[in-house]
Amino acid sequence: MKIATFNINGIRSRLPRLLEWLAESQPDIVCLQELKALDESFPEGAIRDAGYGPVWQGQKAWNGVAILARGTDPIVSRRALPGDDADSHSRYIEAAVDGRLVACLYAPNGNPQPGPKFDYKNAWMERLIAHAQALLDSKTPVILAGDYNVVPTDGIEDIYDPKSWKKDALLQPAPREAYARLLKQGWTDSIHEKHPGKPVYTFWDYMRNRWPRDAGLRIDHLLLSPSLAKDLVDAGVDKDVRGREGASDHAPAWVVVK
DNA sequence: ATGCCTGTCTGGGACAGA
Repeated sequence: MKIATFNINGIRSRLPRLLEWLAESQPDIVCLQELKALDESFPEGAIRDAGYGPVWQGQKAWNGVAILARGTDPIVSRRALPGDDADSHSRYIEAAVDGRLVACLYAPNGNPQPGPKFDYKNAWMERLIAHAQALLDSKTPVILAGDYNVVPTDGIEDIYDPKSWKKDALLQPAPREAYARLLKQGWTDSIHEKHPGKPVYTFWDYMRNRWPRDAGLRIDHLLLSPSLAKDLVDAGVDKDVRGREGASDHAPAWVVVK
């Protein structure tokens, strides 16, 4: 069972790249972020033709998340992260697939910091932590996958060089502490688990020649609940996808469980 | 301190991303 997460940065403009990667990588479950499309603009037909049952939560111009399951339709359990009914961003969708619960998340970027966007990022992480604990308490096998917009540490496994990112929201103590606290609940960061100390970046900025220089960040994470983590087989990043014509600024990250 | 690059909503330039 291969489960992937991919911030596609616009599903309409990225559709050919997405379909190409689905055919090559053959993931069983896919979490997508940054659809940048209204619900009615989601390319359901093309996704179904590729063999996947989709569920999605769209939004005009920004955000938007989806879960795809090969050969089956995910059963949606949530379309928003609990804890703030006034939050209108489409950043969370959760569904049951073959006895597992799949949570697809797109955490706020939080720049510029300090400021209201950074406050929103931190509050969103607290809501995620609260809901993640409830998911653990349910004893269901759960995967929390998506774009966390957090570089966990300054280590080479998480960032090429923190120097020019020191003031960025993705590296600040508060979101890092929140991510660490999330892990401490009992989640396994599967990419980190399988590649300790090795660069396993998932994002390379379009600007400043960062892809050719391999100046990447690790911000897309796949967290496994204890009952899934014991079945962890492998994890990785389809890095070559980032180097293609018309690529997203993120590469797909994936995990294989028994 | 800002732009760099890209997608979206628009139909030219602003906003958001990270």
